[in-house]
Amino acid sequence: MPELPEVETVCRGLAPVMEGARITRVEQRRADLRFPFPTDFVARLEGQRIEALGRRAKYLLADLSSGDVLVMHLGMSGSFRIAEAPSVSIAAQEAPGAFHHPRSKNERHDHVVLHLEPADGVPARIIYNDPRRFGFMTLVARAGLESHPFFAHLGLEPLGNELDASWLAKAFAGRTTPLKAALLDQKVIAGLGNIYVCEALWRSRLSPMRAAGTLVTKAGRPSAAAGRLAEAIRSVLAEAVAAGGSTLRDHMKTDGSLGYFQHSFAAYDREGTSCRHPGCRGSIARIVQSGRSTFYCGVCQR
DNA sequence: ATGGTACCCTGAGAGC
DNA sequence: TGCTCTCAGGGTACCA
Repeated sequence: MPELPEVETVCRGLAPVMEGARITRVEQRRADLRFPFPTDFVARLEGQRIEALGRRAKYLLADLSSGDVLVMHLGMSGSFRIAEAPSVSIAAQEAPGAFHHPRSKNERHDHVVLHLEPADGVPARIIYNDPRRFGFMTLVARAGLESHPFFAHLGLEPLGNELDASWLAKAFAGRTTPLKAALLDQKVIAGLGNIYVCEALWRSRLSPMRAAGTLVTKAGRPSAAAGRLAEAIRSVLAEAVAAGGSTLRDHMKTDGSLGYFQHSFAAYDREGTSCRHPGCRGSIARIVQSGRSTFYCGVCQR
């Protein structure tokens, strides 16, 4: 599920419920996800007010009144959903220390539940579900967030104002790595994943195998290709955010509704279909780069 | 330094 | 129906 547009969609869905609310109780149902939870995870959350919810790259960040930041990453299969506060009887059944009985198969993967008491409005629960457990949560002091290993080396936010032809050409200068790998590198641009890299390369008619350092003219200026790529990255991400992200397999948004940008894919998961660029007679091929599928048109992407 | 590969984990879908 | 195999949106440790 989660590349930048999906995480942004989740952030926008959670913010109205989480911002300003107090965390009254936390159910942490296992000791680890991708990484172990901090040993004092629950204690540092309970009683805190959530002052703001934001996103950096593919991370969700909840600023707490204590000065901690709750850092959340969805990995491959993580999702949040918003539910009503439990009834009194269920609350009793799920009292601290009580064994949690999953009522459905998917519920086995509800790993964290935040019980929230909003300043005004009705109490709610925020439920984190993650079958593959590649996601994680941790707590980091606000003051040290930028220097934390998760964030110290993160690259540019692609929807900010800096991403343009000259920035891209400079960032990729001298690099022989394929464009596909360079765009997936979170240290350069933060937030792109496999889907949107494929889509951006298709839109800009650039081969995923092309060396990243070739986006310059002989005179050393950013090439037209660099401009197309920067624009393609911005446009595909902006359109995907507007569509509520892409929904593969099951669920997506926090209210259970689905993003619909997957219907706009031109390359990703379209192996064998004809290229949608006007006048192009090619079709979409699938290759493997860095262990992941790349979808592209070998005719018009050069 | 840079670039590939294996791996963490579970579930879905294809093919037999 | 059920088995086996492949693949999946991310990121990191380790190798050449």
